[in-house]
Amino acid sequence: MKISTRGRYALRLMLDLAAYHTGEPVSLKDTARRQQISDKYSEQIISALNKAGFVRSVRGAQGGYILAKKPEDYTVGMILRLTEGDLAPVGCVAKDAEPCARRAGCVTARIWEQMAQAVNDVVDSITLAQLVEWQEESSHNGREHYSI
Amino acid sequence: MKISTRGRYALRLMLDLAAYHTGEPVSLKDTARRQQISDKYSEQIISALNKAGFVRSVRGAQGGYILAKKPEDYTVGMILRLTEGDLAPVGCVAKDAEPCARRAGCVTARIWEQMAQAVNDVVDSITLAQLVEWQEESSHNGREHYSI
DNA sequence: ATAATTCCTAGTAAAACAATATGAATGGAG
DNA sequence: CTCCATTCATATTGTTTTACTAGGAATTAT
Repeated sequence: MKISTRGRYALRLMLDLAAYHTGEPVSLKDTARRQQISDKYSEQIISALNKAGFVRSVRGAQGGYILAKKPEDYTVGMILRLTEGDLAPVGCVAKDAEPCARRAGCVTARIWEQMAQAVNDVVDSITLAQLVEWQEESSHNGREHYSI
Repeated sequence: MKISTRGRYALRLMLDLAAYHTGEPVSLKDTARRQQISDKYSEQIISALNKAGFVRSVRGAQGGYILAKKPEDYTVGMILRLTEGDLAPVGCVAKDAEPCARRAGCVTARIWEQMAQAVNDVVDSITLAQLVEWQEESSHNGREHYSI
């Protein structure tokens, strides 16, 4: 029941891009260093975000990445589902699941459905803009502004 | 973000013991066959449930396992946390987590806390008795009474 | 031209997962 | 007292996933 580094890092990369959202591309090297994620691993992750159209890339020197949309247009759920896959706790209640023969009489499936619903409700209720706001609040309180 | 077979099987084994809760021990072989789980794997899992005192074992011929308490005394959460560990989506917000240096300014931790809360709320609100009831309802509707 | 950057594919060590395998210990039935 | 169904304990195995690292090609501002 854990979220892997892939999903957590994707969220932090996106959060960093949101926090440094000036209109100019931000180099992945900078983002990765700020978030303390390895350059190469970051590349892999941002590549998925890029292919999904979540970020726009600018190649060549002085290039980097920019959020394709405004921070408030990204929910945590969008980012986690992209990088982690469906957040349902078992495959058979995932959105793209092939129908299971025993599904009709399966009582445990009800649990998994409720869990999936609860998780999705949480992650879909939080946007990048919200996270940036929280971060600014906590940095005004004199703490550093880093994430897990 | 998946629950492993270990946790799912543990739940089904407990559910089976709850459904066949007569006072007599039920042999694991029977339970495992009904739940379509391998004998040997079932042994490993029930061993953990036994050590935790969730079931009582009766050794020797005609032996088996019995729920230590009534079905309504077990929540799904108790069973899943025992077999899967803390259900928090990241280690640092788990109950037994060692404190993280960056925790104070970490905004993503808020997400993980909310997720953990949401998941625990769901699994702690459902008991084995409830599952048995659901199972009986659905079997009365002419379907088979199996779980995932 | 150079250097900084993104892009692409492959490889790899370690851990987790999902079991199997083997056999000892126990205790009821005959 | 013997047989055998059962629990108990530990070790082993094959597969998949995770979390990276490596190497280099393509692109572009300076």
